[in-house]
Amino acid sequence: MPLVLYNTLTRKKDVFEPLNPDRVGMYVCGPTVYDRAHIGNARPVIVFDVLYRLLTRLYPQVTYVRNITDVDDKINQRAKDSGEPISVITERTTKMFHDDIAELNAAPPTIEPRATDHINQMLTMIEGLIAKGFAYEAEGHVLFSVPSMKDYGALSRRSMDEMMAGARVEVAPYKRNPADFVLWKPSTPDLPGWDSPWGRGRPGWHIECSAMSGQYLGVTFDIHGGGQDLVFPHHENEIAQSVCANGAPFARYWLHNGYLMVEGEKMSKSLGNFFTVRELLEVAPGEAIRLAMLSTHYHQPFDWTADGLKQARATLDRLYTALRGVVDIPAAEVAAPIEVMAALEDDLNTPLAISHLHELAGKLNKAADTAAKARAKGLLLAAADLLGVLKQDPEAWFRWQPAGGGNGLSEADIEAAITARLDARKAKNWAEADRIRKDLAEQGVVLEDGPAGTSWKRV
RNA sequence: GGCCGGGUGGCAGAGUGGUGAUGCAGCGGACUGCAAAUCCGCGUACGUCGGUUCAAUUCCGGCCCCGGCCUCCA
Repeated sequence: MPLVLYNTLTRKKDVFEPLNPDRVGMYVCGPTVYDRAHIGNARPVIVFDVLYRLLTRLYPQVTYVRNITDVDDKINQRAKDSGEPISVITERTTKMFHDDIAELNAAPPTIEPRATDHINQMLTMIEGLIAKGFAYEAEGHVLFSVPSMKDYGALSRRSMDEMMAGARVEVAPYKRNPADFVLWKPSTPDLPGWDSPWGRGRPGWHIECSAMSGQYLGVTFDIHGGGQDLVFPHHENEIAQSVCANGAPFARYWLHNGYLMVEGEKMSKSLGNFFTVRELLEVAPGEAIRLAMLSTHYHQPFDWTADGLKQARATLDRLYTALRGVVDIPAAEVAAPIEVMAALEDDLNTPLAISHLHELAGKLNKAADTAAKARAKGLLLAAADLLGVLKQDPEAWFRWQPAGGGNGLSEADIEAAITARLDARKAKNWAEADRIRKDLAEQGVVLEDGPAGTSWKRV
């Protein structure tokens, strides 16, 4: 089955044909490091991690570039507010970002370039744009001249007229055209800045992605991803800069994940209804957060709810329960099941892939002999690996507790209670056995009697 | 106002021109000392009004509702 991807550029599902099948390139807009990652940041990280996993199974080499934006006015503001040096803020936030998404089983990208390490490339690009007549200097700024580009607006399907009509912000006086956007702007001494032909300044928002994608993937590359909120203006402007500077096409397939809502409402800081990834990791395992995210197709709006997280956890409980029964049986070395590959190759249909996970777990539960169990286990794990879940030992999964303790029952306490209950059961003292079980249940520990003895899990 | 995405059973959420999504919840059965887990079985659906068609939840159009974006910037 060929890989098809919904391409924002064409507004339909396109068969994916890489420029060079030996080396597929993907660029995804990464975080601006001024604050903890929230669930809105986590969605593209998880979605494109799944795409990356899929691509690595389809092509021999995949170069996945995800940038770190470490120069930005939000960072400057944060530094001004807290009095901390910018580098301290960006370093710390970058580390927290890495720590957070690692718990979501997101693989590191092949290359993670930082904007401040690529100022020279940006300057070169801006100089080229000026030389070709696509950009101009004005009052220490360098602006991209939108009317100079014929196809501007192709990605977001906006016409110049529309944008003029929609303009509701006071236009800076140095702009020749209200739609022109900043490539470079002057910095005051208290702000980060670099020497440039136009004086000391700093880059505009969009130029870094053009510069870094070009350096690591080439001027024309396969896939560019990000959140739907970036289609305009960010990605539109990236295209304008890159196409005009390079005289070549830019990204060929544009993928955008849908918006994020919380309990049915738009997620926003003013409503206060957003969660950081770290906050969620305090109350649920990373895999549950990840699976919850993947339970809605990436292109759809995603509604984050407490119930959704609970359901994702229940799903993983079911899958890990199946695996728990076969811990002693090595998984067969098998390729991911065809139906799971097919689901993901159809524009990353993760909800359908998850439904197949359930079917695979059912088959594992029903497998009669060791060979069948080994094969079913292998298939389930191979399928789950594509989605980046079921990566841990089942016992570890069932013993997960919130950071900072939880119910206070140690594993030794639990084992002791189980032993005591076993004695009661041997003596057919059902009242005592049930009392112990009930007591544990009230403290969040559920017992399950099976042929191989009693197992337990925290809920 | 312009542009875009969406409205599926109690809930979440795929998909399809004519049979089954899947999971959770619910109901019945097997298993169990009783449970839990597991297995077997059951039920409920496609916003609305028209059109196309032998046949529409699926295609087309109107309407209603929901969500988002609309410039370098708070």
